[in-house]
Amino acid sequence: MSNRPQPYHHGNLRPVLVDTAVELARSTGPDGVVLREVARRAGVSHNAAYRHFDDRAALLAEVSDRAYDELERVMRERIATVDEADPVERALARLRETGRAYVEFALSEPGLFATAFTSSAGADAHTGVEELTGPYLVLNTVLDELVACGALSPERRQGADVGCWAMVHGFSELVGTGPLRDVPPEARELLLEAVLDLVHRGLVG
Amino acid sequence: MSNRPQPYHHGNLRPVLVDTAVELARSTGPDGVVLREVARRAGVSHNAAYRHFDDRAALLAEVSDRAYDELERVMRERIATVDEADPVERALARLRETGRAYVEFALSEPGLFATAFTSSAGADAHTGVEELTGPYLVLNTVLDELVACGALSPERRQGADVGCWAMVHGFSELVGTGPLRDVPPEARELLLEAVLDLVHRGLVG
DNA sequence: ATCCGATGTGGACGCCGACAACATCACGGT
DNA sequence: ACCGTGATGTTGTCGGCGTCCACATCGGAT
Repeated sequence: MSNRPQPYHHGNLRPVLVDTAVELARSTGPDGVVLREVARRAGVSHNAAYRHFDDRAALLAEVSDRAYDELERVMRERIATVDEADPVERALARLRETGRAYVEFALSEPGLFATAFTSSAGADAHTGVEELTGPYLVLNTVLDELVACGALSPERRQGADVGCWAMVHGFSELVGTGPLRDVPPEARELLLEAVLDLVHRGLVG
Repeated sequence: MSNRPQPYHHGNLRPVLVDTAVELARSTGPDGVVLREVARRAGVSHNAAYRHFDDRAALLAEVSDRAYDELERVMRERIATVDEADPVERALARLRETGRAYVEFALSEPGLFATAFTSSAGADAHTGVEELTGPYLVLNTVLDELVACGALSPERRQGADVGCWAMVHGFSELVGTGPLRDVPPEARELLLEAVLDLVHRGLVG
């Protein structure tokens, strides 16, 4: 029981703060990321975080990035599981799994999902036409595969990315925390399939 | 200049509080609905609201209902403007305007839109299969028109409501306050048309 | 060895939501 | 006519929060 009396300087505080904040966001959502609670859990006094972040919003932005990364990760992992020979069927299946992974993440990690889409301002929003990062990049890659194998005509490729994204995002919001949050799981699954079918027909139908 | 010295009892406080809170939500979103600020603007002391609402969440729920109502209103007003003779074209145009009105409301009233979808719990969520109220009811009505005139097959009617809703809702979130919030208005309009086309093809294509 | 900048602490301020005790007033039963 | 009682509004208070400030500690460059 060596009671080393907590050195004055933590030495590795910043990443610990972010990790702690991520766990807090995971369990209680963005509003649950409370500076004083993060400091408490990190075994550090309130205010310590101010040596590493301008304010609460700065920490939350970092947590948002982490959540975004995790969403991208589960999407990539999921589409990698598609085992299909025919190129067209393969690309279609990968698109479908992309959507499913997105919705499942929203439902299984509601706190992180909400935090991912809670950024204060487009500070790092690239002024260019498109900012291709994270989940949006994954989706675009899959859509390009559909074009490459001839399943999706180039003119329909225009706006298909935003269309797919909007569909799965809206479905996640409505069913996860929105007005349809009380739809039982079985019905929810059927609805998701119907929604994915709708996009399918709209793209390649 | 009769300075009537503010009678001890307001006499009509509750509706005034709700109106004030709605305006606050309109300009600053759900987090801006601060009990003490509402009381201040109503010319009443803090705590007065507690005689009419259990807590902040109760007031916010009422504001959410109001926002929901306003969304329904603009949707109804919009689809009423469709002037089209051919029944099929008319129904299709009404569906499209429904979506446009939804997105335009989200973009022009971001505070109210966010507040509408910020309900604490499904307290009044009907356990039945569907809760047909508000904007969702309007959408279902329009979709039923499509079926009635033969433009939409009954089997595709299944889940079409949630699909349309998810699409316009997701688009609103992404473009209104989400990652695509910095897309310039012209490009945004083109994207909306592409997204509406996608749904169109998915339904009747 | 010394100084200095980076990092962590303790205290304060103003804001908030919520609770409790008190003040005012309209109305109804006697 | 009177009183009292319940609804409504006020003041005071508490704990919690984000943020600013002054101070403490420590490691490394000079």
